[in-house]
Amino acid sequence: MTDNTQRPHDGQTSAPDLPTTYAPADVEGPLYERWVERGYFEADAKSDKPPYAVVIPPPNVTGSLHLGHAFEHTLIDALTRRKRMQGYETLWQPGMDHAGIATQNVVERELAKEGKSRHDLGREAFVERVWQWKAESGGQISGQMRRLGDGVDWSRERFTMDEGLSRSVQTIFKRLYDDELIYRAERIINWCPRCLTAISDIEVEYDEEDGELVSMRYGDGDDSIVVATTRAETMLGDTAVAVHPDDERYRHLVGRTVRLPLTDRSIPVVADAHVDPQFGTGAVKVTPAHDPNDFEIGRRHDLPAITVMDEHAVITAAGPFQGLDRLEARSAIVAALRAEGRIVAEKRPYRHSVGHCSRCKTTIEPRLSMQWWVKVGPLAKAAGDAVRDGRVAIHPQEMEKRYFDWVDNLHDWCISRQLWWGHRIPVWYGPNGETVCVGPDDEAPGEGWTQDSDVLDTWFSSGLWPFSTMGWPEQTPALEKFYPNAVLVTGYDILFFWVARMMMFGLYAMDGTPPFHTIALHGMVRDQFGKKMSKSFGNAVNPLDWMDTYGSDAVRFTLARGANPGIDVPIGEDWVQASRNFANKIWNATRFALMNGATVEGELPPAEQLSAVDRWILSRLGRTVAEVDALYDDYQFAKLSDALYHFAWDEVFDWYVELSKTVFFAGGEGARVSGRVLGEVLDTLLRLLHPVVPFVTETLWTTLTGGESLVVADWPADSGFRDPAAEAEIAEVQRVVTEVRRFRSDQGLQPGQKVPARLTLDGTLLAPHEDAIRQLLRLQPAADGFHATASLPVAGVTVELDLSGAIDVAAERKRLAKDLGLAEKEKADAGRKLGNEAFLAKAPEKVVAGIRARLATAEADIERLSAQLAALPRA
RNA sequence: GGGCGUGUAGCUCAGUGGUAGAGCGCCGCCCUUACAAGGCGGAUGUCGGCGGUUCGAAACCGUCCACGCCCA
Repeated sequence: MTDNTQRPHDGQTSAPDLPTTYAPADVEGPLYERWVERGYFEADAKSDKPPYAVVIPPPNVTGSLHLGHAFEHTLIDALTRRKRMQGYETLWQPGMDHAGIATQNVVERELAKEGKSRHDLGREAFVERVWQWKAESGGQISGQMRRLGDGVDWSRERFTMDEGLSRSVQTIFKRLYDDELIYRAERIINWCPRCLTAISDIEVEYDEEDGELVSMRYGDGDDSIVVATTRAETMLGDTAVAVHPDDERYRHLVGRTVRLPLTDRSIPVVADAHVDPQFGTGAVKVTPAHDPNDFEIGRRHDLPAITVMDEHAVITAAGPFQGLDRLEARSAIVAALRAEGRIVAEKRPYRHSVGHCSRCKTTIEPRLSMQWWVKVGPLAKAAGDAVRDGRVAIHPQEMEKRYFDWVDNLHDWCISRQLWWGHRIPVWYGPNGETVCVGPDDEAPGEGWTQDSDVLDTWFSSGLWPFSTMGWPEQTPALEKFYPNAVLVTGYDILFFWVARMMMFGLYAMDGTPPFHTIALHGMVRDQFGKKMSKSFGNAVNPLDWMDTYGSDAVRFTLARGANPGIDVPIGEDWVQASRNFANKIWNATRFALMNGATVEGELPPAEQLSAVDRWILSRLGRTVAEVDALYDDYQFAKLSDALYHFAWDEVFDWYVELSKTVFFAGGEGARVSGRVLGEVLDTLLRLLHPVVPFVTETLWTTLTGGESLVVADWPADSGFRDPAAEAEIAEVQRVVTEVRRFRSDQGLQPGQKVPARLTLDGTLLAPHEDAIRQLLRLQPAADGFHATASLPVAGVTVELDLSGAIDVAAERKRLAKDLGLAEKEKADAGRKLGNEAFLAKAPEKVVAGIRARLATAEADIERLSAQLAALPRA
């Protein structure tokens, strides 16, 4: 691809084999294939290199890639790609969890279309069917991760239901059981009447809902008492009324019984200190089988627990309400009580918090039930201590508080699920009431024994992920090499889900060694207005659509650039487009470089052979490498992305390339040297950018350097080269150029219009840059007949321009007046400070000197601007 | 109800005591031979309110207001 309009010049070596715009769709797929084929992402447990291991927070086998994944994966990929380039043996472990409830739901819905239920198939056939579904439709996310460019070791891909991981699950279950950290007990659990299983506390989402608060009278005459409830239907299971022991209003009733309406039962009035006398009437109905607080009251007072609903939340209590759904029963019971004149007050709507199943949004029904539990006390204590004593760092540190609040107040964890898809609880019951927990190498008991029918919570296996994927409980080379992992990157919303579980299990299983050294928490992806993305709100975005349109790099860069630690990330299509533009800018800058002899061949010439422009950009490059390194080590993705964006665009492309054009176009030794410098700068810049935008950088870098791949290239080291003098010199050049550009713009000159000018730069820092300054400003030499119609004193020099005619005096006066105003304000501000004795006495010398310099500059500006104004012809 | 957090340009966000910043958007000029997915120039803020500490506060303290999140 050549550009025929390109004017040949001495410095040009060859036209690059690159089109004028970057087309991500053409390169991304093949590049990724090549990386995988060459095995770049495979981790060698026998390597001598230091390890750097990261587990993917396992996505759900039913899921597909959403922006949250894209965000998280971009960060992990950036971290691991940099570490790989730094020479670490890098393992990014991929895989998925089996998502018990979600997957079972998916397959049950499929069956329903065929008019069948799982019970029609039976347990074994159903599980077989789920495996079949997984083989055909599960794990879409794996393919989508390839699109994103994730550098994971596919040869190690794992699934929580795999044989090896199942062995890990059974092993740890047995250990915990033998250590009496797993037990079976009948308690109130969160029951989903739609999924027909228990779920854990954190799988319940609480939302404000409009309900009703009904006050109803129990008992008759003097022995009556009014209770308020949002759940009238549970009254069929009431076994007491509770009041506060100090409540004078009800003291006479404590120890007596009241008749429970609609039933033939009488129930006691008990005194319990947990009752809030301020709430409602100060008397509460007690339903131990259908409310967790009531269950506790029931235990304290030895009350019976009467279950009045079945697993579908349908009333089972004999009588007129039997067979009604809980909501139907609620209105029917209120109506019946009203007919008896027992309704004292009704508040409707009554706004209150209601728990829902996080999977299907069905209202949770607290239910008394026999379940398996993990006694979390000692495990959670260890998990908290590991962070408290610094063995595990949480980043950003402010999030530690959330973590402690949670692990230090953890309730026992309900781990049994009434599902078929999952790890079956390895406990068998004998014909004579015996119970045996079977380890992975034990024989299952024979005739007459039955296995517990429940399966384990999916997170019971996800919690093992950081080491089960490495082969635990076997002492494998992988475990030896890569455990503990370096970092877990995940959202702060997940901290309580399996992060804490990974910590508990890791510390327990691996003799006190935590599963990772650092927990790096990121925020949630939001839309461009900072609103939560949701399908129902209609603002959810499919990242694959954006990747199709703008390229994966654009999506990745946008996400990385928004990634402030622990802070939510807004993303909008405009921003993705801007990132695509950035990728294209890098593309074209490299294209220019290739057309002008940029090279990485040979040694970089020593500083004394370099121009100030070359020394300036190399100095800035060194600073940028150091800055980016420090930011990476601090998980500051937004800041490092921004630093690279600005260095690349504002410094390399807008100034270095532009200032060097006269050198390149002149050819010769100067062009050769600058070509080598530009090659060096781009080589380093592309390496620095690669972890965040792997595709475009790989394409350009291999073209520029002829190297094999950036994936396995060395991460740049800070050269240590700094040249403050060159930096100051180029800053002066930038001042002059910017000032004259502004003048030109104010005067309405077209950007391309050539203007004769006289530059008086002798003896100043600017003298060596005259050619470049003239090139950037389109200034022609002052020929015979030159007549300066405008004279601009700037940066200690004077630029005289011949605009061949009257200048726009009004525009110029306006600008000068504005600048004069600013300078006068500056002088006043600085003067005020310097006139303040307290300031002079107490402020650091450095600050005072700074203010003095500002005052001097302001005064010089005022003098110059006043003179210019005075010299202007009268309008 | 308890806890945590946030309020900075039109939008989304940086900025932890010393001249208020970025991206996007906006206005003007320009297809200047790498790039119009571009170039150049420009406008825009009582840093939520009030009070305090300090020579100096967007930042630290108090208080009020608004919003968000987590837990109960």
